[in-house]
Amino acid sequence: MRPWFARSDDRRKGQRVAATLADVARRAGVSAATVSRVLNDNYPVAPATRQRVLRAVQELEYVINGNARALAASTSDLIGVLVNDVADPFFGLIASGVQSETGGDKLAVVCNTTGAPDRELNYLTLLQRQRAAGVVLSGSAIEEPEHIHAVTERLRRLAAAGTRIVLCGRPPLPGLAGGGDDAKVATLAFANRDGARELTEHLLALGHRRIGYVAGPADRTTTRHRLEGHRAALAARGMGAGSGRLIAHCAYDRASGRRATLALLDAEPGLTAIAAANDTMALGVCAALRERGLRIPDDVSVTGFDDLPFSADAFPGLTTVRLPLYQAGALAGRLLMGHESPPPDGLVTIPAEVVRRDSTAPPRRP
Amino acid sequence: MRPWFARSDDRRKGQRVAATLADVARRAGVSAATVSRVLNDNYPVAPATRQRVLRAVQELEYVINGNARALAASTSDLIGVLVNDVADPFFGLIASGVQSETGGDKLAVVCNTTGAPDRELNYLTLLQRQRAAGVVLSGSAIEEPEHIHAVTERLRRLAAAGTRIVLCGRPPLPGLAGGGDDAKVATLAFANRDGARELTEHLLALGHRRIGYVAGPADRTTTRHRLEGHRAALAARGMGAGSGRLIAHCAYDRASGRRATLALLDAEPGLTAIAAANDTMALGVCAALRERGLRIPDDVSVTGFDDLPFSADAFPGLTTVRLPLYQAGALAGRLLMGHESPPPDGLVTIPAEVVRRDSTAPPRRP
DNA sequence: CCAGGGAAAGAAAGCGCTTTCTACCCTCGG
DNA sequence: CCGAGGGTAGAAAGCGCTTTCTTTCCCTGG
Repeated sequence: MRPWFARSDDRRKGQRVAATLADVARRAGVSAATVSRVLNDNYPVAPATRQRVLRAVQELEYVINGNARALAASTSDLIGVLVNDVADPFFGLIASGVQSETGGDKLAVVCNTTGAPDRELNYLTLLQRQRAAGVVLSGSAIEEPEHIHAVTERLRRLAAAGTRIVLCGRPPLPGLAGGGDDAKVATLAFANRDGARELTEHLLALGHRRIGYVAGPADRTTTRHRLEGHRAALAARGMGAGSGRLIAHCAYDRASGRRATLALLDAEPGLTAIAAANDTMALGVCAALRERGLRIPDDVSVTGFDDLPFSADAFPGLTTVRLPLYQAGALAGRLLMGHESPPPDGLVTIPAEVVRRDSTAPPRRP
Repeated sequence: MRPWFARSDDRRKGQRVAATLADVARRAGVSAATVSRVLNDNYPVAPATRQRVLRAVQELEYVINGNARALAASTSDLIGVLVNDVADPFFGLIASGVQSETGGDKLAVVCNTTGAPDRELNYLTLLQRQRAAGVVLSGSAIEEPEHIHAVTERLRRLAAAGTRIVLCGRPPLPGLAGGGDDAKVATLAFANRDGARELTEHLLALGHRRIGYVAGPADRTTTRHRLEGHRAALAARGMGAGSGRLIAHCAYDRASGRRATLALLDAEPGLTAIAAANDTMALGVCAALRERGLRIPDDVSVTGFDDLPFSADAFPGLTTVRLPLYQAGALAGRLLMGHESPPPDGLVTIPAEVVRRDSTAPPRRP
């Protein structure tokens, strides 16, 4: 079956399809070197010559071959952005932020890892193949020594080859120093612990004492940090970290949040508040509560995390923690472009801020 | 000021940083040709030799240079995905769908055009530079003959160079035929007109007669099609296309939807329903209604379009039209990869389906 | 025992650029 | 009037691969 598109073979056989530098040079009556210099504007060229070259470029509709250029100059126009899934607004916002700062010159390659370690490594290899100019790694890391080691090694090699690296919303990688003369990797850390702590403090201040927590997958750093913040707030009040029965781990999605909430409710019917580890799960929490005939916040208060755009329009408006994701992505982009420098230790903390809406209220007196 | 990352100059001066094919060949005691053959598995190589080569690859941590390869073989691992903004779930879903089908071999370059014609053209040039294997254009097109012509020309050249092209949620480009032997471009068209018509029919069936419409920017095809569907439904009932005062054009975002609604309400206080041209605007519509103390759907019914994930959790659950965006993206991906063929005319219609939730109800009897 | 043939490997010519090094011309100052 | 030197342009050597064309070698059949 003949494919519906032109095969590359078709092209190779036939006459040249795109003009080359040499074609332009010939037409302009100059050498290839001169054309290259006009195009890159990195060497003096007489105005008249320049004009002739530019005209030839126009006439031949010449478009430079990026691969040849990258090969000869050992540079690259590619920036890799590793995310769990672009369709998730959390990552979409980061990716969009990166784009906003790199879009003019560079092409952003967005890679959906689905959070899988092997896909992550695989994409890093593909990016290394293309000799990417930079890579942004987002998405919470799996806390598995083996995988962390593998990623560290891959990044070390990328960095050695000149690829700039920014970790966005990930813990710093020990061994890949941040600052000093051999600085390689910048890290943007979200204030997950602080944000979670303040959020739970808010709940405690309202008077809640039996608070359920719907956490993310147990093996992720982000999960752990947010949970630690939650526990810290409880501990500060002298409350035990909460019996394990108040905490349910599950995937970072809505359906899982719903299921986890139903389980939590069965185990602890007396809950007056449930904190979810992110906004998406929080929607599932709300759905589950409604199914059980519980009103929000009258019967049970709910909180999320991230403050994704939809959270303000959810019902009720979700009390959550705002993370400036777009701005973080933009910062990552600027760092990659060299438009900005990270502090000596390479570590930037992205602040988190509690946003109070209508999903939290004091508990009803029993 | 010395940049925080290793400069590419640093690299060029110093000793070679990455192993090359020749290094591998030397170490394995074979010729470069043989290494290439092992790596590409496109020519018989004796098992023993193969083993030696693979070992050398391991030992040297060799990673092929994608640019050199692309240059020599005139192939490419890049797929371009043009979207207005990845942070918008509408486009995020499409991009994610494309990725799902291309991710293994290809790298998806996501380009945020913000809907601006010049950025669109600029990105097409950048992709042409990289000799991209394929391009997906999404995002509603500006209906400006000049721009359409410019895009058509750019695409024609891309196609001529072997780049496969899929238009996703855009009108077909006259002149870039879809099928037959010289097929170049496949088009995935969303059933915007039908979806909008059915949605308005739903409103009419409920008994609404004074229906406001918050449309997108007037110069977009998508805007026009959805509006046409709306009007067609009205016309079928013998209702005038609605006085212009029932229709407000604005940007496809929440804030604009809110403002437009306030204006509509001022002009026509008797509205019993408002249809928004997409879900995001619909959220703005809801916000505006609430500000005015109107209840949804008791006082005014509201509809959206697209059925983005958040629509089910909005308050009240949004009646809207579902567009299988992820699936459309995936189809685009399969088309690009040659895993699937478009019909002879190159045109695939992606069906739309009304989803009834809680934001629509019969109007109160006045 | 030798011609013939197939399998496996190598040599080498590019692919389309960048960049160093060299060549040239023209203008000055002595 | 001549040599120095600044300003332009060109020649050519790669960059790291792929692929065609040869060559080599060994096995088979007559």
